[in-house]
Amino acid sequence: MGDDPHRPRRTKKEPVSLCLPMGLDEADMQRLDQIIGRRRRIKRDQSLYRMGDRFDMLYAIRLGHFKTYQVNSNGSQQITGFQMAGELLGMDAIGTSRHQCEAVALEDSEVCEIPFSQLEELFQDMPVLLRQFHRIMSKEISREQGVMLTLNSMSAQQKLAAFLVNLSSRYATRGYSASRFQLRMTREEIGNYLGLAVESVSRLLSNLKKNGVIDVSHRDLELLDLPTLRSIALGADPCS
Amino acid sequence: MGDDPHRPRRTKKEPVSLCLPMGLDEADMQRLDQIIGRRRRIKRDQSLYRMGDRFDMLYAIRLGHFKTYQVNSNGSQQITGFQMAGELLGMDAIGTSRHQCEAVALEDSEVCEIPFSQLEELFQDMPVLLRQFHRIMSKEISREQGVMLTLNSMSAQQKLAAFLVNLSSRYATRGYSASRFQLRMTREEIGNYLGLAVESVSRLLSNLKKNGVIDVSHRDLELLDLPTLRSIALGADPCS
DNA sequence: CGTTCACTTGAATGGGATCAAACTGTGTGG
DNA sequence: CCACACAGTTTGATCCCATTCAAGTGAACG
Repeated sequence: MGDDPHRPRRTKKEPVSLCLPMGLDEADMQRLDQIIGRRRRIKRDQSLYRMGDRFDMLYAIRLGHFKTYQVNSNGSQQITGFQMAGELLGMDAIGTSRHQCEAVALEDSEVCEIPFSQLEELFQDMPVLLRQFHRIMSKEISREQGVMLTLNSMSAQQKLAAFLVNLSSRYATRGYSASRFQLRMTREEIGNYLGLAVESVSRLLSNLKKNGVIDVSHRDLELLDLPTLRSIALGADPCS
Repeated sequence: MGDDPHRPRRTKKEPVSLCLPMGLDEADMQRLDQIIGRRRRIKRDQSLYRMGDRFDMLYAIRLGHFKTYQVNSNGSQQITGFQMAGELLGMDAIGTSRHQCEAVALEDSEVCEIPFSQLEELFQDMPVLLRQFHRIMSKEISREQGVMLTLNSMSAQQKLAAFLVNLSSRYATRGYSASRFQLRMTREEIGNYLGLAVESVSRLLSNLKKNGVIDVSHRDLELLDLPTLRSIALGADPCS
């Protein structure tokens, strides 16, 4: 699969998270930068926060990947999402002041702490920042609705295709290759997230590979035919 | 099933939607009231907004019930949620300035229009209102994550039980009976939402009734054994 | 070099979908 | 008033996809 496809294409300097400061002028940008707290390194399998932890920080992922999951009353855990560099972590906790899920690093990662109370103070002076923040939260809502809800009524193949397409487009918007990346999570984690058995995930990946839609070897993934993958996600062409 | 269980127990006057003005003082309350636009009546099966419509209003449901759904590229529609009086509608659109889904009244209903730009102006002066708004959006995120994502890996029986428990608790927080209410949606709509066939929904309801967990006749529903229903939702006791 | 963890592949089972048919309440028009 | 149409619902029989159980492969690491 060749050299690392994970180097961003973008060269522009980014003082903070990809999305939050969009549309801010220099002065505002600096004010935002000032409240961005210390960087924190999270080693693989360490948790950034746990369920029930008091909420006072949002986290901008600088480097690496995370998963978030809830633990049901019966003890089983349900992965609620995978987050990548450039995304914001912790918004689910704003409602209750307590974290609703646990965030664990899938690899050695790095985040910036954003004290939420200070962010709220900035909102009072910087409508543009507030608007951008609302935009992000709103997108989070439709992401769940759009991607996740429809999973419910999808076949296993559709689910997996939709998952890959979703990853692809998120990498793309962050300046990485849309067609070539590493899966940072295990097959089991994918299965847990999508509501599939590990074996099904494995079988489906093999099948897509056999049909020339993707190439996959361990965690290395290449989307050979994104249009077809998209159409599979939409329910067409079971691809034999 | 006797007389209407849908009269709220609460007697306190509520100038606007249940949740938004929580914690505001009288003066702020009045300012909020002033931007609440005209009431709009939506007859059954009419849509409040359609996919792609420009977003400039949030809607507080005063009366009635709605469903929201997306139309997939393949033409099929996927119900993304059911909303009841006291809930806020339209937040998914903030991110893109376009509505991501269509909202249709399940019965003759009434909403208040809340011009979002004016709400944003209020945010600048009223941190408490802003905080409350963030709380609602955040809850919306965890609702999706919590309820919907876990649906994915649930059995049909669990899904339906979880759905009923969810409705129950939402009615409860809004002052209605937690154990007795009408289903405002068809079996087909429930099935669409949960990713089940109509026949399955019907069968499962019959089964729960046979086992004395619920009583159901047409749209009239009574939850006879809420604890058991909860435990079914969590994956215990398949109830024969 | 052997243990371990993640993954793959095969065969059998079962839950929910699908197909088919009957039933119910509601509204409509004669 | 009844006859009819119709949409929503229920119930039964069959089928199929995804899970489960089981076994095996392969890379990573001490």
